[in-house]
Amino acid sequence: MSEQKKDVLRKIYLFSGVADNDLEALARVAISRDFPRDVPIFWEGKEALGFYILLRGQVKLVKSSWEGKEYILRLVAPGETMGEAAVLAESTYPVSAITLEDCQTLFFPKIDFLNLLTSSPRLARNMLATMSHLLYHLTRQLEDLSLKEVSARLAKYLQERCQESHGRVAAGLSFDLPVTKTHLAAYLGTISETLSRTLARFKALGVIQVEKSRITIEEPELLGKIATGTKV
Amino acid sequence: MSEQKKDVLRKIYLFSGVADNDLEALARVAISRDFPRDVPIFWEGKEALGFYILLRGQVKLVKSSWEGKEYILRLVAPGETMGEAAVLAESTYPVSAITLEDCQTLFFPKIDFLNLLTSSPRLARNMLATMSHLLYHLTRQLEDLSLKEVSARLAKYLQERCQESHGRVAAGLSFDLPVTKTHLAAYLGTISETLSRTLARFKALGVIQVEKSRITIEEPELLGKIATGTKV
DNA sequence: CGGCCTGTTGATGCGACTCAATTCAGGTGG
DNA sequence: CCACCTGAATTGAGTCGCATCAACAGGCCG
Repeated sequence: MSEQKKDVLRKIYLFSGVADNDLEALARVAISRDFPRDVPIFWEGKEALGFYILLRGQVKLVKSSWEGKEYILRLVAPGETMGEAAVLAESTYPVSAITLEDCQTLFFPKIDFLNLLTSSPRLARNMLATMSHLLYHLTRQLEDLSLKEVSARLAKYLQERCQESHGRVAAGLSFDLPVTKTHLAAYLGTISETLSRTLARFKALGVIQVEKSRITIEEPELLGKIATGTKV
Repeated sequence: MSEQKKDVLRKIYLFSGVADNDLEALARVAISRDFPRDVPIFWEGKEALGFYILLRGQVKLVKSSWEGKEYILRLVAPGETMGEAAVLAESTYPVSAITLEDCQTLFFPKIDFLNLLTSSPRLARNMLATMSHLLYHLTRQLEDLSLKEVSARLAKYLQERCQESHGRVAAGLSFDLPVTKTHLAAYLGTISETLSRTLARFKALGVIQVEKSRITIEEPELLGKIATGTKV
């Protein structure tokens, strides 16, 4: 059982290069927790007793306003962590984590993890690197939200998805949106109607093709110009 | 000389509780760097060779668009760090750091610091805590920018400043804005004209008094309502 | 004094959110 | 197999917040 977990942990970025005995210790303290879709794993303001690693499924990290409008800060993919910042800051979760599908996670209790952090410099280094990347990511999101309009944010997002799928952005390449358009809208800091209109405009301009949730790049150059602020 | 630096370091949050010999090592690698006002300490995209601790002065961390419009992510106060994330992520600075006054800093070269990080668990823990707080901060900013309008963001900001100055928000309390209104506008993700109008509206409503850069709270309750989204 | 920066105020236009109606796809049950 | 329901996506019309452009006042300093 614990041996199984160890093999799972080995594949997680956060634990890469961690000494074998530390990995065993991690496996011992990790608790398997599964969730059905559309339920909260934790929520904003809840005391952070530990953090989660997502093994299977998809989770959204959201900030909700009092009237139900929500902004998606991050979509969590398998292998990534949730709630790590709250554990280190010894406080409450700053966001809510809601499952989008059936999910399988590992939970690491705060106390145990902090102890391990002290004993494994490599783990601490990885943790710092992970958080640096999150900072990077959030910084970029802030930039996008504050400086750009929806069309630019969408264009940039499409570029990134294409880059992720094919390693480059070029005419003819296609890929699927990993989430519903409503969720994508929340991630881009807008609403589904506006996203729908913007996609339609891109399509009318011949920049992309849209077939259900499948996007095909038609004019990568124009897409790039829109991403950097050119009005369309 | 190095002994002097050690005393300085002892007062920095990042180094609190760090063992004496580690502190000495830190003092040995730290390099004093001073800057006049209105110059960049580092800029977006520059290779991150280390990070800075601000000892005296004030610095803005900004994201700039290609046309010169800028968004202030953070105002750095003495004792705080700049560029820490880039060092851990082994990459380039994600933002630019511009001095607002004459500044005195300590520079920690990446290599040296990473070595010390491995040898001092306490330092690693502090670093993680620092970055957690930054994540928290950025998360809140994202929430503000995506969910609220300018008046709500300003109201929330005024509450925070009052809380910071007096430990509470109540009628009659006053405080100074720590930066020019133009900078504040950039920090709130808007422009000076809009900030000016919004302040004028608050004043007309009797929520606050404005005298130069001095703010006096008049109706804390209404201010709170505006901060949570009530239209005015 | 004249230039420069910060801040204020007014008029205007555009982007995007709101509200509302409609279509469509998928899933369920009779 | 079809009727029904639900949630997602689309489209239109109307409104509002705020950025833009422009003019101007006040303080500071050479």
